[in-house]
Amino acid sequence: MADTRANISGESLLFLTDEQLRQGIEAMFFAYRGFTADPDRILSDLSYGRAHHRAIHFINRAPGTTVNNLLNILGVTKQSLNRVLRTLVEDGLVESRVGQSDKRERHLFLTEAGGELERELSDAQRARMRSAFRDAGPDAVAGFRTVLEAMMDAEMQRTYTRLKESGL
Amino acid sequence: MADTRANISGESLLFLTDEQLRQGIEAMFFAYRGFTADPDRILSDLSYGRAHHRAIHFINRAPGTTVNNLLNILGVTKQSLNRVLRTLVEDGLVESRVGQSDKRERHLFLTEAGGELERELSDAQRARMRSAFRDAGPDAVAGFRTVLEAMMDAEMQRTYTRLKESGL
DNA sequence: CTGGTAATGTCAACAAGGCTGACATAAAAT
DNA sequence: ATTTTATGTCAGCCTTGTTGACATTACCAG
Repeated sequence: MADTRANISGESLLFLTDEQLRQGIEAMFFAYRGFTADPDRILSDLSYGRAHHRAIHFINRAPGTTVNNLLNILGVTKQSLNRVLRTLVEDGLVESRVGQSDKRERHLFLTEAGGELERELSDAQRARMRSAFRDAGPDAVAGFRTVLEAMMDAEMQRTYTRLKESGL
Repeated sequence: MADTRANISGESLLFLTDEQLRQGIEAMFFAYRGFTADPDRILSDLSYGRAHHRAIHFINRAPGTTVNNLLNILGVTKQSLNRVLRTLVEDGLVESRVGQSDKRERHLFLTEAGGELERELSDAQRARMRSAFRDAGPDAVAGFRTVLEAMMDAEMQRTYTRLKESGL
């Protein structure tokens, strides 16, 4: 009853048993901890948190992005983002420039110092990802990405793809 | 310089370029949101949060687990876990039984009502995982799991494996 | 030009869920 | 008999999310 295995047809659908799904769920849980552990360590020395990391990451990723755009990517309220953004601007890690065409918009950029912190954080995170990718091999990496994309909400998938393709 | 591609030798190591690693990082970020979205929706109606979900999940997973064991799995402080556990016991979702051999220990079990909530939550989460697995196919799923395991801290990897093997 | 809408910022209050530190109790282990 | 272990609890702090209200500036349409 709890075992709604989809293996009725006798095909190789063992990977859809509840047990396999549960293992996938737990793998996500434990892996996400590893995924964030290294940047978290760096950030805790700076009285910054994961929210600052996310902002820095995506500003670096899409320099000149507007606040609204960042809001959509991060999926938080403007009040929440603004709190983080304010400290980053005050601390001289992020610069907020008034838009040329639309002067209501603010375009966000990392300063020199912001870029440095970004590098420190992403170096740490990439190192772990690189090690995992290397251990797993190219085919596993392709599968990893395929499953993750399928797990996103449709809207996030579009956002992800847009970001991905802008980076070529 | 930012591009430390490991492709020098001309092998098929394109998957280790900084760009590929960054895509993996962003995929983890967006996918984790999807991963937690469905249970989060259910929980928000009940004035419970993700922390309650995690506790319920692992108590269901390893019925009779001790508080200390759960503490190790979840990686939080006992104060943090206790706050969550107390409400779950008060609300009659979790039962805490004094250990037989060691009476200092408390063994944790889901009550009938706790089991029901667990099913509701994990049904939602499994549905998404199942859909992602089905879309991606068995090979991708194998790769997904391989990469996630490689991304865990060594200790979490042991915990994950122990849980995984106890479920057969 | 004027009224409506959009982009942003800000204040206040609240909640979840992390954390530390200190202390208490009961039971086990030495 | 003393120490250690397992658990619970109190108090306080932090980050980061939320809602709601309100202000400013700029764009846009009639």
